[in-house]
Amino acid sequence: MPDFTDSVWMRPARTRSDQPTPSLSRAQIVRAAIELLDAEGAAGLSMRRLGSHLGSGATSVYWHVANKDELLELAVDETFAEVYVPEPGDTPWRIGASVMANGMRQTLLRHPWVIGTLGIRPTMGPNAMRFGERMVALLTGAGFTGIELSHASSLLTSHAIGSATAQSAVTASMRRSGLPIDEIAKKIEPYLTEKAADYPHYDKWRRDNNVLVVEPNQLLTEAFDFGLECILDGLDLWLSRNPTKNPAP
Amino acid sequence: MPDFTDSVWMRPARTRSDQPTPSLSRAQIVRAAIELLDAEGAAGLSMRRLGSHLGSGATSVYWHVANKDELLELAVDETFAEVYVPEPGDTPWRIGASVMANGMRQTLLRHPWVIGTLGIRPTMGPNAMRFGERMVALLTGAGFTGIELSHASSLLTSHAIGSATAQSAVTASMRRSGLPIDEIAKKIEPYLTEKAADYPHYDKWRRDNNVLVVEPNQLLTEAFDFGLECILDGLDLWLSRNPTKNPAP
DNA sequence: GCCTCTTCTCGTACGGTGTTCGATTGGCTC
DNA sequence: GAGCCAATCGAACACCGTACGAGAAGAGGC
Repeated sequence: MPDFTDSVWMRPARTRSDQPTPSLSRAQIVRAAIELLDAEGAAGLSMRRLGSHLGSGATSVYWHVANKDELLELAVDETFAEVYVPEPGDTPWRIGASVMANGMRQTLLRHPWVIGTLGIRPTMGPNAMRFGERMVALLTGAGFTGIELSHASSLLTSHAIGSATAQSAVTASMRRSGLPIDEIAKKIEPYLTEKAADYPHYDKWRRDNNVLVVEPNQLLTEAFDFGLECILDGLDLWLSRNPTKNPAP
Repeated sequence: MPDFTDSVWMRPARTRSDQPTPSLSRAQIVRAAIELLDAEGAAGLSMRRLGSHLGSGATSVYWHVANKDELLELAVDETFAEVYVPEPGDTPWRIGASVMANGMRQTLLRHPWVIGTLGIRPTMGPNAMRFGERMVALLTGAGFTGIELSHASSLLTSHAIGSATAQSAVTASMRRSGLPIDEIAKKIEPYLTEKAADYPHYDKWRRDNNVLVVEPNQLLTEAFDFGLECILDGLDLWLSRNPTKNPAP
C-alpha cells in the first residue's frame, strides 16, 4: 500500500539540517548505496554492508530512510540526474532525441542494477521529473503535441531501456564467467551445433554471418544505433503525415 | 563463474524418468514456481514456500534443480514458450512482426517477474532458442539479411521489453496502492501542482491534455501500438533504401 | 548548574531467506 | 536377503530486513 499515495517524494527528508551536523545524511547514504550497487550489483547492497561501508552502525540508516525499498527509489532517481536532455533549438530535434536516448542507455549501462527496478514502480523523483520536463520541451520543439508527444517520449525511452536490458544481460554474464569472448564462443559452439538441426534458419544465419567473433558490446551498440535511426525515421514520417496546426518556427 | 560455460541448458535434467515415478519432477517444480511468481511477484517465491506449495520438504527441490537462480532461468524460458511468432509467408511481414511484438508484450505483462530478470543474463533455453529461430525465419522472409536482421529483431523485442517494463511498473504500483485510478490521481494532484513551477513545459502539457483521467493501461497500450507502427515504418524505410540482392519472391 | 526535549546512533532480537550435509526411505537388481 | 542408487527431508549455518528501546549529545529555559 505504500505506493503513490505515501511516497518518499511527498514526505520531507527527515533531517532538517539543524546545526549539530549529524554524522549521517540522506545524500551521503544514497551515494554510498549507489557505490555498493555499482560495484557488486543488486545483491551487493545489504543494510548491514551499507552501514559498515559508511562507518556506522547497521541500523542507523533507518532514521534517515524508511526502508530498503525507499532507499532504492532514491538511488534510482539519483541516476536520472546523469542523463542529459538537450534544450530544443540548440540542435535539430533528431540530434536532441538521439543525445537523450544515448545518454539514457549509457546511464543504465553504468548502473545496471537500475534496470531490474524499472518494472517495479514508476520513478517519480525530482530528477525523473526534470527528465520528463526536458523531454516535453524537446518534443514540443520537434512538433509533437497531445498524446502523441507522450507516445514519442515513451518510444524513445523504451528503446533505451530495452537495449540496455539486453546489453546488461550479456555483459553481466561475461563478467561472471570471467572468460574472454573467444573462449566463451568456443565453449558455446558445441551446444549450438548440437542443436543446429532444431533451429535451421538460425543456424544458417549464424554461420553465414559468423556472429560469435564480433565483440558483443560493439554489436549491441550498433543494434542500438540502427534501432534509433529506424525510430527517428518513423517519428519523422509521422510528423510529416500529421503536420501540426501551429508548427514550431 | 557459472555462466555460459556451465549453464542449466548444457546439463541434462537430473531425473532421467526412471520407472518409480518420483513424486517431484523438474517440470512440476518449474510450473509451481511460475504459479507462485505470477501470484505474488518475485518476492513471493522462496524455496520453502515452493516446497510446501508442492507438498514436499523444503529442500527436496535441490535434488532436481541446482539453486534458485537456475530455477528462475528455467521458469523464464518456460514463459518464452507462450509467445507466438508467425511463419513467414502466412501474412505480410509487418503483420507477423506485429503479432510477435504484441505477443511478447502480453507474455511479459502476464508474468511481470520475468522483466526484472532480463537484464541479469541472456536467456538461452530451448524456448528462447525456438523464439530466435522463428524470428530469423520471419525477418528473412521480410528481406532482412546479415547483421541488420539481428538489429531488426533486437529492435522489435526491445520495444516489447521497454513498453512492458513501463506498463508493469504502473500496474504493479496501482495494485499495491489498491486504489482506483481517479483516487490515485486525486492524491497525486497536489504534489504535481506544488512542483508545477519547476516543470513548466510538463505542467502545461499535462493540463492541456488532462492525462490523469485516462486509464493508464489503455494509454500505455496505445503508446505501444504507436511505437510499433513507427518502428515498422522505420524498418520498411530501411528495406526500401537497402534492397536485398536476393530479394524474397 | 541542572533539567528537559529533540535529534541521532546503535545493540539486540525476531522471523525469514538460500543452501549444505548427512541421515533416511523405498524400490530395483543381483 | 544384500547391495545399490534415486529421491526425500530435517537440522543447521550464515545472512537478510527491520522493530524496538536504550542511550549519547547537544540546545534552550530557568
